[in-house]
Parts: sequence; structure tokens; C-alpha cells
Amino acid sequence: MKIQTDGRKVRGEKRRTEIIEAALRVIERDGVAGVTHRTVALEAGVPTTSTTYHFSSLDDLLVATLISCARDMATEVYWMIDRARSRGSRGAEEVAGLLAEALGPRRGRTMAEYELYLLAARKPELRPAARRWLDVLTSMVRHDDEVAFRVFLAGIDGLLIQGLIDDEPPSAEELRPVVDYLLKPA
Amino acid sequence: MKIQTDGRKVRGEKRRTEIIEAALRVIERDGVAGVTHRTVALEAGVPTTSTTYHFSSLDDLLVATLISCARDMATEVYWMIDRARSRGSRGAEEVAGLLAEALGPRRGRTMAEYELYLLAARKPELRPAARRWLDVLTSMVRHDDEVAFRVFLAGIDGLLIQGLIDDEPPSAEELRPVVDYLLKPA
DNA sequence: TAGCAAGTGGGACGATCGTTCAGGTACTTT
DNA sequence: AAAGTACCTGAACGATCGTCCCACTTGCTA
Repeated sequence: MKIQTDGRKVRGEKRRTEIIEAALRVIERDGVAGVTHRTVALEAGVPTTSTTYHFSSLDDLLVATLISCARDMATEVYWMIDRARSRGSRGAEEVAGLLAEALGPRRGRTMAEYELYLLAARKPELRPAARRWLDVLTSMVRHDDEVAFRVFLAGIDGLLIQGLIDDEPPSAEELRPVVDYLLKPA
Repeated sequence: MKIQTDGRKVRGEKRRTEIIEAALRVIERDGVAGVTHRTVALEAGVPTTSTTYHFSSLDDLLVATLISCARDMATEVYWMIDRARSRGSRGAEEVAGLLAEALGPRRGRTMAEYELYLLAARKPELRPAARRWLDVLTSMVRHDDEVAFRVFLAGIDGLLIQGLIDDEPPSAEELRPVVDYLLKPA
């Protein structure tokens, strides 16, 4: 029993992921509202019919893209924790740095993440994906104080979404004291 | 010099606000994506050309609607604080109740508020409106500890947006300990 | 009362949308 | 080699979109 050696399927799967990546770029640039079969196809450099062939509907494409985006983010959080842990750090510096990065160079990606949140609020099928990075944090970080941990998770989301409507993205230095406060032992 | 006694302008202004209210209902029901001249006009019970007459573009209508929504929310926050203050309360119970209400009966409105956030992330002109209720809180609530106050603001936003992707909206009782933690003196 | 200003609304235009279809190509299996 | 499968793509259809035009009613003003 061979696993994925059909050249056609391999190429098809590759194009499928290319389309998803193109769709993510469109979302980062213009938001979910900018996603159409034609804009995504143009961004991916494929004919319009290709996106309809690989995704049974535009909604399918959108859902697949946001789920992929959520998986990427969860993976990044995983490695961030792993990195901080290997340094024996409490993580405050890493968290502040990650937040500053999310609101600066990776601003588009962060907006895409919250577009996912909002879509998940209306489509229950998307909620597991939206909660993914929260689950990673919850399962990896030791938290004796349940309430303090919930405050930490809420604080991260609040800092991010409020940072998105700041005129200037906050620096890691500005975020640092707030993150310290969120992480301080009770 | 008479102020707004022209019957035509009065009725026009009335219809304008009716259109905004209808647009808000559409956003609560279907999100910003569901806003078109036709859907809003149908919801308001007016001809399609009426929405184009009173708003120079669909984007204008959207912006006006979200700004109106933000003003309403800021007003509610104002009175919530006023109410809590007159009772001599520290506000934890009021805040927890308001959050539970925002995630329960007023869920659609809360989603609309975060659609405004996300739109404001892309359109700087909307940012003052998006920050409005934060400004009300900042100006009304005494905060000796600047960092603790920022954590409080971020925590509120985080609890709300995370509550939107919960399968069951959290109750005031569940939120209470977290709010207590957010409000506890350093 | 004539003339102007403000709002109303039916109808339509061009653009763009999601989606379908049919013919064609590349690869695998029998 | 023949048949079957999976993918590719140009062209098109019907629906819906934002917006405009123009004839109209209504209320104000000189």
C-alpha cells in the first residue's frame, strides 16, 4: 500500500497549499472581506477555476485557510515556550518580545488571527481552531493559580487586540512591565 | 436663527438614524460582511436608493454605524461606572455582570464592537471610535497603579473576545473571580 | 404664489461575484 | 496499449453588488 506516490495527487496537494498560502496573504493585506476566488487565484498565480476545483466553496477555502493559520500560530507558541523553558526563563521577556513582533512586523498575521476569532464567534466549527494556541499554552504552562492563569490568557489577547488599534505599535520595552505584572506570582 | 425646524431635514435626519439602526441590526445578525445597501434598506423598510442618498457610499454607512455603536457602548460604560460609584462598590460585581450580559443577551452587539476593532485596525479614522469606551474608563476610574490599570483594560477585552468563542457564554459567577483578581489592589 | 431646496423612490447600468461545464492533459492501473 | 482517474483551464451563466439617473412630492422662502 503506497502512500502518496501518485504524481497527480502530489502536485494537486501542493497547489492546494499554495492556494491556502495565497489566501492567507490576501487576508493579511485586505482582510477576510478581500477574499474572492479571483483575488486568491491571482495572488497564487493560478486560474480561477483552480481554486474552485480544490475547494468545494469559497467558504471552504476560507475555513481551511484560517485553520492553517491557527495551526501555524499554535506551533510558534509551542516553540516559544520550549525556547523560554530551555533558558530557564520565566518567559516574561519572550512573551513581551512575541507580542511586540505580533504587533509590528507580523501585524497582518495578527489581524488575520482575530478575523478568525470573529468568524469563529459566528461559526462554531471554527472554534477549536481559534482556541488552539490557547490550548497549547494551557497544556504546556504550569499554573497552580487557576484564576491568575485565566487573567494571563485574557491579558495577552487584550494587549494584542488593543495593540492593533494603537497608532504606533507598542515596543517590547513598553509591554514588558504589563507582561511582568501578568506573570507575577500571586 | 432657527435650529432644525425644517420638516424635511428633520424627517431626513430621522430616516438617517433609522438606517443606521437597521445597519447595526444587520451587523449583529450577519456581521459586517452582510451589510449591503439592499439588506440594510430591506431591514429599515426603505427603498434602496434611500441608503445611497443619505450616505455617500456604503463605506460611509458602515463607518457611521460603527461610530454610533461605539458611542452607545461608551455611554453604557459611563452609566455603569456611575451606578457602581453611587453604591460605593468597588465595581467587581458590576463589571462581571456587564461582561456576562455582553456575552449573553447582547452577544450580537459585542461581536459588532469587535468587528469595529478589526476594521479600526485597518482604517485609522475608526480608531478614536474604537478606543472610546477605553477612554471613558480611563478618565473616570481612579488608577494609582498605571500598570495594574492597563492589565485591567486588557483583561476586560481578553475576557470578552475569548468569551465570544466559548461554546457556552460564561456566567457572571464564573467571571467574578477573574474580575476580582483584575481589580484587586497590588 | 412662484421658485428653490430637501427628500423620495422606481428603474437601470456596468462590474464583479460564486459557480458550473466541457474539453484537454498527465499519470496510473489493468 | 487501453481504460480509468485526477487534475487543469478557458469560457460562460445567472445572481448580486454599488451606484447613478430622473421624475416626483413635500416643505420652506422670498
